Amino acid sequence: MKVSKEKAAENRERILTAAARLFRERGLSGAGVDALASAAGLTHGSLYSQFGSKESLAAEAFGHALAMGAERMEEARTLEDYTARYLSGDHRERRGDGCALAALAGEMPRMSGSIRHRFTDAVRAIAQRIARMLPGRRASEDEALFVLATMLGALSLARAVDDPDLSDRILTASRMGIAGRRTHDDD
Amino acid sequence: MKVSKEKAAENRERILTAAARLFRERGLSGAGVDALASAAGLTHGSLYSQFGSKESLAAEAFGHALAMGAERMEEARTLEDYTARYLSGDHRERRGDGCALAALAGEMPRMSGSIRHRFTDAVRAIAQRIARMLPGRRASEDEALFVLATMLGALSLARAVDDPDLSDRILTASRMGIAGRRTHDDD
DNA sequence: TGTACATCAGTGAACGCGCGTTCACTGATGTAC
DNA sequence: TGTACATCAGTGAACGCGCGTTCACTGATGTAC
Repeated sequence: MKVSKEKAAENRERILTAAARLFRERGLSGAGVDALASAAGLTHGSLYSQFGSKESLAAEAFGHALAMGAERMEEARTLEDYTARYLSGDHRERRGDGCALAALAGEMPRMSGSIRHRFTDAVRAIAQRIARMLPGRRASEDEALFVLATMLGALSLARAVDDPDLSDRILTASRMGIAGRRTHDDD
Repeated sequence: MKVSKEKAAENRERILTAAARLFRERGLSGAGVDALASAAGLTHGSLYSQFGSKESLAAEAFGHALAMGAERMEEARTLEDYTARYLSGDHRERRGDGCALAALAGEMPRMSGSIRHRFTDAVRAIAQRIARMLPGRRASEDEALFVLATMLGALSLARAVDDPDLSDRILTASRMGIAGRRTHDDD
């Protein structure tokens, strides 16, 4: 049956939020349309009314997840604060509402179109966000890419291994590695 | 029909090699048993004769891929050589026979049992391999984990973005970041 | 304001398809005599 | 060395199941008069 415009908009938002979580937990190909719809308390048909296909829902949900992540990290003022949040046990544990880049990077080589483009734009945006926190004037964008690569790799590895001690060591060692890097200004 | 012991062993090896490639290209859940079998020139039934289930084939193929990767990297004598090979455009392009850790890390949080255990052991082994190339005496194992996190994150990101220039910058910046890190010995 | 009707978000059955796995069968291999 | 037979790697049909998508339908909403 038809539903009010407000209710429909609210349903759309609920689908996006649930999908952003489920895609990060199970992967883009691992989350099925029935699971996505019922996680939002609806049936799969409503998903097609709202988004047309699983792929375009995935693209929008991915953007949703990235925006929520950026918002959460907004308050970090220093690189140390930023990496401490990103490379924390809490972030490692909460895959469903953590960094969408780390959760979905592995699937990107097999993706194309707007999902992969959103991923690429997010990498640039986050690198610029990090670059603003770096001391050096020269080459800080490239240095930010290095810092981002370390953060994403450390989080992925920490989530992948089945030994909690090793996982902790990966996070801590990577935080220290980033903090102790030699910048261009040292020369 | 029955087949000679040598032929059966050769078939097993051919399945493992094809599976090691296909799993890295399509992911553990993305590569289906029919595709795996026909990539080796056989039917899916032979795969069950040899391995019993997709999961145990995946575990063995993963080990196969890791062993081949370790062998290939054996000749690297310095960390610079090691990272230059790992963070090269060639490695980025050849997902099917590149680092199995980078190709499959994203799926590991949803895996369990022997596959995840093999992954964890491989992380430890590669970290020790890297530690042996580091100059410092103290804390070099933790530093090796940081270097490994950076390498894996940079390769994953470089493969994920759809902009070749950005991809190159990620690889180069991460190589430079690793080369220019401040070790404990600097203090 | 009240009535008639068009709209359209959401439902649920049905579609073709590929998934992982099972199993009866084949027939060359390898063994026992 | 030659014969009879058990073994078992590999084949291909079939299984139940979940996938993404389509579509006729429902009925409250929102609009036109």
